[in-house]
Amino acid sequence: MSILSGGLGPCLYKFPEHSLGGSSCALGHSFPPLPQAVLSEEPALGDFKQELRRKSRPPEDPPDMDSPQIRELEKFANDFKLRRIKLGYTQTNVGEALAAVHGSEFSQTTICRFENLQLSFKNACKLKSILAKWLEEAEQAGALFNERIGINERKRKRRTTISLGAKEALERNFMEKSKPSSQEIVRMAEGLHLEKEVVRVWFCNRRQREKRVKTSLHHSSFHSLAKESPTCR
Amino acid sequence: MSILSGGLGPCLYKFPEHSLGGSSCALGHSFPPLPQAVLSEEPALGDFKQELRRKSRPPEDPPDMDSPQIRELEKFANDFKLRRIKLGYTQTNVGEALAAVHGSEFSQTTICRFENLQLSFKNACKLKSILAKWLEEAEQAGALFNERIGINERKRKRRTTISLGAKEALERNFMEKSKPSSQEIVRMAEGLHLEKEVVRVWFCNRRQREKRVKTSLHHSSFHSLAKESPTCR
DNA sequence: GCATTCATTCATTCATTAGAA
DNA sequence: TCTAATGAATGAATGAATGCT
Repeated sequence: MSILSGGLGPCLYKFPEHSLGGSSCALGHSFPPLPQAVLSEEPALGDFKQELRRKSRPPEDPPDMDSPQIRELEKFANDFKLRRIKLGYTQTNVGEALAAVHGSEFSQTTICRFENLQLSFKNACKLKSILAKWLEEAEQAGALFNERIGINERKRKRRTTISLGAKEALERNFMEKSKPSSQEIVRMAEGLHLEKEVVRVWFCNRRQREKRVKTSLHHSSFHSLAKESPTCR
Repeated sequence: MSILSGGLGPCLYKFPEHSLGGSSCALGHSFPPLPQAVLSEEPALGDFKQELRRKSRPPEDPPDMDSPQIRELEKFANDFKLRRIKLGYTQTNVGEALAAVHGSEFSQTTICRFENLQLSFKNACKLKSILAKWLEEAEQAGALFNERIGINERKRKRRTTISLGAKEALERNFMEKSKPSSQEIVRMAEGLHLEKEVVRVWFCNRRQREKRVKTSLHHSSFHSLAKESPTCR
């Protein structure tokens, strides 16, 4: 273990003193979190509101790729994952626990997306502030505390499985025209023996993905920031 | 089970037997140094799909079966096993030691799967780069070094043992419909006196296996699962 | 000690809902 | 009706427990 591991330092990875927090990121403010004061001010993020404000509703672009804000986000996401694991939380656990600091739960899916930064910039910022708050509290509490809440039943349409062949066809169509008209959708649906709705939704999702990919911060495969402690897991 | 043997070839994958038993020649460090190509990491895994997108090939396909890439993988896997053994590592050892180069450990299971290439192409590539790195360092270090950690207890459900009869029934159902609806699952579960969840998971795993077999780097054999009354039990 | 099966966690795809236009 | 935010369902990656040889 002497090879690489940072050894069993006294502290595996210490928490960046005040690096978290961050005011509730930018726009939105859709959720007035509990005590706003809990978080410390993050200087690095200081002027990024202004940044955003400058383009007061950029129909598409997030702040420049590779801007410090993005870097900050990436760093936080990585850090978050490590610390989450160290605390013994799964993505699901986190999502559930979030109710305490935020008011309502989130799904494993969302936590996963955040960790991998598969979100819009704006969305990521919002989640960051929520997660930062949770992380702080969780680390203070020290241990995993479970909480189970209600259920929720609804009749959801059974998920359609789109065949590989159909996917290819859709993909080809998408390449040619990412936003087909209603009629075109119907035609495709018929040709592929799929419901029209399924096709429509597929295109919606496909567009979303496209956008995400284009503006996505790369998902680097492996963290190289701090040597992860082998202790985890 | 007779999966491998099946009365077929003596060995599924051909190992240069000599090196295993014949310690004599093994001592000579006769293994070629790791080709540099092997060590180099492949491009970010995440972008793999995008790469494929433009191709006319089905988006999911691993590169052509028998492509040089696959060959390369097979070669590495074989080579890896030999060298691992020579170093005196068990699969378990390797998995544990991996923490040093990768950040977290892997299970014996995973190492086993890699050596036998029972993985998706993508997954295999990822592991390959990790293992290559480890191998290099391990061979430099020269000896086995242990590290034990590990904690983290989770309440895991007790593993269910599915009876042979039930397995056969499930298999038959699978042949007919690999993706049963929730209701059908419930029915089967009742009929077989199994938890619904167990049946659901069985199908998940079965589908995974199916896929693996189909895209497996080892197409050489197909087990006679469908065959009734295997010799066991 | 290695291989396979049941089980869990993480990632991606189809689906839904609220809000904008 | 589209986009954006999210989630359930499903697939992929992994592991613990068990089975073999």
